[in-house]
Amino acid sequence: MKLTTKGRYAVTAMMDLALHQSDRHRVSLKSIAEHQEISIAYLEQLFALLKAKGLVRGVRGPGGGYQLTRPANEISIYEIINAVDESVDVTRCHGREDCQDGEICLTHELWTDLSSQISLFLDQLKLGEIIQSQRVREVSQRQSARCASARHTQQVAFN
Amino acid sequence: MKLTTKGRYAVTAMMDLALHQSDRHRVSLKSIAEHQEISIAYLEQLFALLKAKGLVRGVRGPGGGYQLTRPANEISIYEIINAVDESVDVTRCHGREDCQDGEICLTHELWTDLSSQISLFLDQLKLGEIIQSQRVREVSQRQSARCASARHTQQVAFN
DNA sequence: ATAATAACCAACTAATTTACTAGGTTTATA
DNA sequence: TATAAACCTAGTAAATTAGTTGGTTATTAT
Repeated sequence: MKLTTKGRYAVTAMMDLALHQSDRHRVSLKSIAEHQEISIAYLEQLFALLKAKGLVRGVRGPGGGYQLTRPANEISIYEIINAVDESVDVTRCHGREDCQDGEICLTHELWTDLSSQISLFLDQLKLGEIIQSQRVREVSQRQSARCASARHTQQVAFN
Repeated sequence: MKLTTKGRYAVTAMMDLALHQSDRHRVSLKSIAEHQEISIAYLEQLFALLKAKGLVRGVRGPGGGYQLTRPANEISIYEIINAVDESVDVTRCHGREDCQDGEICLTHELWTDLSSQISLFLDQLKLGEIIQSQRVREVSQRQSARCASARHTQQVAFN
């Protein structure tokens, strides 16, 4: 388990996706980039990883974009963070349990314990839960309004 | 909140300290380095931070070393990790709440929420609790034995 | 058909962080 | 007085982060 800004970007992008998608509507990286002020190219890297883990589905061409493969309630924060922070070998032992003179080290023992506790916690925390928060919804609406006005008149039907 | 290998090193070192200290006996960075296979110089950097946050006390000179300033039961994993991963500005907003057009961003809202939940969890998890684990104690004893034998005959009284 | 849109892909890069090294000074003990 | 240890400063190689650049492919609307 690792918890860095990279994971935060991924979770934020996934929140944006969950907030803006619908059956008909896919969400483009461009719109996420505008809302969240993350570069498209960086989002592309993150979504390649998220897609590889089966969390999102990409649709090409105009009107294309990304969609969650599962309901937001069934996607945990743990899954998202783990998809992008894939350095699973958080111990120097690289998963081996014989790192220290052929036996397990204290680091290993402690960190796997601690790690599994945090993982469990984050696994119970679902994307769907988080976007329920009233404050999150308020911020999201303001972001949409801001981007819509920046885009001026055209395509009112888009949001 | 950030969770990286640096924090793991700090927690591991603090565990080692908690396991080996006593009223009379301080623990030198040298012995932690031997047990945990972390370089002394790196430990020095970590302990400078831990000391700055008042988690440990250093005693100079022969027979010197470090001690916890509080009982292990009263030191949380959160405190340790936060002492060394001091990049508090986990959001790009640097603590400001007006990062996006003078208003709070979604990243900020989400991450502070999530962050505070993880922090709360890690704050309830105490150093004392973790070293109670039977497996941790077993590993620790083996480490002591290994280092004692490596040191050959001299100073048997030392461990 | 063709233009536009958006995913997808590869390679490079600056800045930061991590983990460590080197070479000291200072303080307390035996 | 020698030694052990904390304490301090500066440097550094490797890894990671957060991009940029410059494409290609697939799909849709005109």
